[in-house]
Amino acid sequence: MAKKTTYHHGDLRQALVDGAIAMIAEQDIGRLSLREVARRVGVSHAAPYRHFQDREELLAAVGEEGFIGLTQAMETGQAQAAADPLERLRATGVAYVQFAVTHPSHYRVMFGSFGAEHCPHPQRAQVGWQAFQVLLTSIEAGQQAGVLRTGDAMQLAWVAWSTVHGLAMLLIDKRLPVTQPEAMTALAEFVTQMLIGGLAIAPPTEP
Amino acid sequence: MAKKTTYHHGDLRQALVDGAIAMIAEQDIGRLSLREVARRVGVSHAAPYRHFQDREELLAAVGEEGFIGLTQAMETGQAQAAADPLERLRATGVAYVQFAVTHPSHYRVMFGSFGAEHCPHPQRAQVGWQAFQVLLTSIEAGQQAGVLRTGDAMQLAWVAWSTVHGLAMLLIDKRLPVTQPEAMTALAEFVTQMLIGGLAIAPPTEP
DNA sequence: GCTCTATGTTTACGCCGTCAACATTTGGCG
DNA sequence: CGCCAAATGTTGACGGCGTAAACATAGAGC
Repeated sequence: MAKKTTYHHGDLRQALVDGAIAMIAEQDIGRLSLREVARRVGVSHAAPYRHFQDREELLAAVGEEGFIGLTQAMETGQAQAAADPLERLRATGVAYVQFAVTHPSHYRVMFGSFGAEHCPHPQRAQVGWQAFQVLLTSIEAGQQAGVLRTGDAMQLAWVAWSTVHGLAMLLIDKRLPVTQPEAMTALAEFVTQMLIGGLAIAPPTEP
Repeated sequence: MAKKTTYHHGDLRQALVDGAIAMIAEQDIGRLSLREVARRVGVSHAAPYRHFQDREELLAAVGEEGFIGLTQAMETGQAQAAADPLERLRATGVAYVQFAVTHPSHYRVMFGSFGAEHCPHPQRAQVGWQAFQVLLTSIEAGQQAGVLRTGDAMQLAWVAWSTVHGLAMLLIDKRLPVTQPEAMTALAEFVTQMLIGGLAIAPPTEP
């Protein structure tokens, strides 16, 4: 129900988003252009403006789908892990980094076009929040199991997010001399392990 | 020796870099334009091409100066801390995040225009490496003092870098509901503390 | 079957990065 | 000093971009 060769397209909005995602998946695009996406979809360069207010709004939609994928990746990774809360948290973090390095351009778009909360794209803010909540829930589970330190779970989740986001960014931007996928995963395992060490319940030694 | 109103400028290259830095410091520029920098410096729009091969190369020079400032900020923060290795590491991390949130656009340029190692800007790679080495040295000091876990110091430094870089990025991009500078610093303190907890020597409890 | 509205197209504007051709200044060499 | 070549800056042009306005067409509801 979308393949008309006629004047009207059917669902141009989704086609544009899909086209943009395909383009950034194919090669590492620094700055993908609205006109190029329109060309790929086979539509005039101004057509996107019937569905998106501006370039930013298309990118926001692309980022939105990215956050959905990230959420799924984390949930899948979690589901494949053992029941141990720390083990699940580890799997979540590794899955996060793996998603980022597998879809580098998409991940950049998700975190590019800055301003998540206050900017006028509440839809993306919501799916972004859902992704964050996977992390948050993992941490709360660890707290309830008594293996993670008590305190504001949100703040602990910010620590975890900072760690995996930072590693993902450094890997994506080729800031670390690590290029092999297996080496990246191994590094993600290591970093996540250190993270969990910091979030875990403090040793009984008190100064 | 640079204030000629004549044809030749004196040191246009540095003037362009300084102008670009001033522009991104004044307001949050998403994408600063070469022509705008040239206009600000009072030179024709093609003049920069006598000093930079392309836009990327100017941005690389801007990022280079940023890394120098970041290195200084970390060293200053370190110098103001106590002699305790963990305390110095904490101060280094906090100074890192503080530099980023104080110069958000500059920090974005430093890590934008991707590809640090293989891309043809070896000069920036070097100053970037110097900044990283401040972190690395702090960690090695902690290892020698016996308060940080043994192992490849480089890998531990990658963990630290990931953490502070991730937090800096999330704060800069307004991904966290933290806007007050004091609250940002407090969060940086907290995150750095968790990081150190993970990097510190493991408790004697062994499973 | 006709009209209204949603959806695409065409055209146009200004900004951008970049290049080539030209102009000026400066430093070295007779 | 005088001249020339290299360094440095300017002008003009090209194509691509984001965006907006005017125009065209298709499909839905009467």
